[in-house]
Amino acid sequence: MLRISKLTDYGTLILTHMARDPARVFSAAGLADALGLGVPTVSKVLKTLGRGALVTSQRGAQGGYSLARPPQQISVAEIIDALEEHPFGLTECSASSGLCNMEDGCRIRDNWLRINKVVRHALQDVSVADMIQPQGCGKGPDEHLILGPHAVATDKEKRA
Amino acid sequence: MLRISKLTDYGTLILTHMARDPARVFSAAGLADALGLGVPTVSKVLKTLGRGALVTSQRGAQGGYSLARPPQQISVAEIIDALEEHPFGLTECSASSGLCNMEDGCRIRDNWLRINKVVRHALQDVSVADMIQPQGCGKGPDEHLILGPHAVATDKEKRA
DNA sequence: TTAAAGAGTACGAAAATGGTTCGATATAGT
DNA sequence: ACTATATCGAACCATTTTCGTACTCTTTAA
Repeated sequence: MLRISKLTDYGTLILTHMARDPARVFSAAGLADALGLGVPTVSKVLKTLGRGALVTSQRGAQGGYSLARPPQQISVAEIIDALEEHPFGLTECSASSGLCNMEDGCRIRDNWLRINKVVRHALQDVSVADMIQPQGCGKGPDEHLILGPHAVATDKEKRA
Repeated sequence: MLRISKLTDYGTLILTHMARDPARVFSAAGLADALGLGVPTVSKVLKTLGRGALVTSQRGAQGGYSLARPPQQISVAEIIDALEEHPFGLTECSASSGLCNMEDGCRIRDNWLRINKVVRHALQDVSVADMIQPQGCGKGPDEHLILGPHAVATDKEKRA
């Protein structure tokens, strides 16, 4: 359905929340409480993020999780890579090759690969640090786009 | 999973195949045979595409489906709109509003909306006509796609 | 030694998806 | 008018994926 899973959504929430105090160590329970999520769910997401080297964990009493890198260096694409099951790709044959029933003569595949690149690039250009910055409401160069009434056009150039 | 459904994938296959002979009327059975798909599946996809005004149908003997518009005017984004269930959006709260448990103070939503726009734009910039063009032909839609008028500022500091 | 906190596994419910079937309706050709 | 052809529309079921939770084990600070 062209949608990220809820776990991935939670991952962005968690990382965004942590990015507001990048040096602090957060416990899974504290994050769950702050974000209104279940502790096991948060724990699961954090563990997976740890495998993706986006957070580091400290076990034992007074332990917890903290960001592995400055929030400017954590992109949305990396969160998706860490939390989504399959390799990145909008279609089956563009994520892994050798599965299509027609294979050759399928020029569609090349075009999907190109579309993938563009989408992925868009995701790589947004960092967790960007996500916590309030967006200018309703002004920007891309106002003529399709998506919903709440579409907020913003300039990524406000990052520095 | 950040992936389109197979039905949507079939939709692009079908429309792409039809775009090679834009004026012709195709029967569902003929398309299914040409593409190696089941007839009921193709029929279902075509019916849905008809609801999205991407193809027109002619009932009765010698009937079938034909493209509603020139292939240059049918974008991948429209195919997704027609075949995917939910409104376009990478996250729940960016597709429809009023569902998030935190709602206010959730600046993430604005950023997801922005990401959505970029992704959607990438999808809108690719037409069915583009999909049947072989890749390496010099002025292929590659540059147009990546360096398009609304492309993201691609080069920031490269992380990852 | 004790308690806090992460690690890992496993499970059940729910939802999405993919594919099919059946009957109804419309049209072309005889 | 009759019939073969072909779409239309809705309903149905099996499979897969996803979501959330629970339970147990390991690590480590106080």
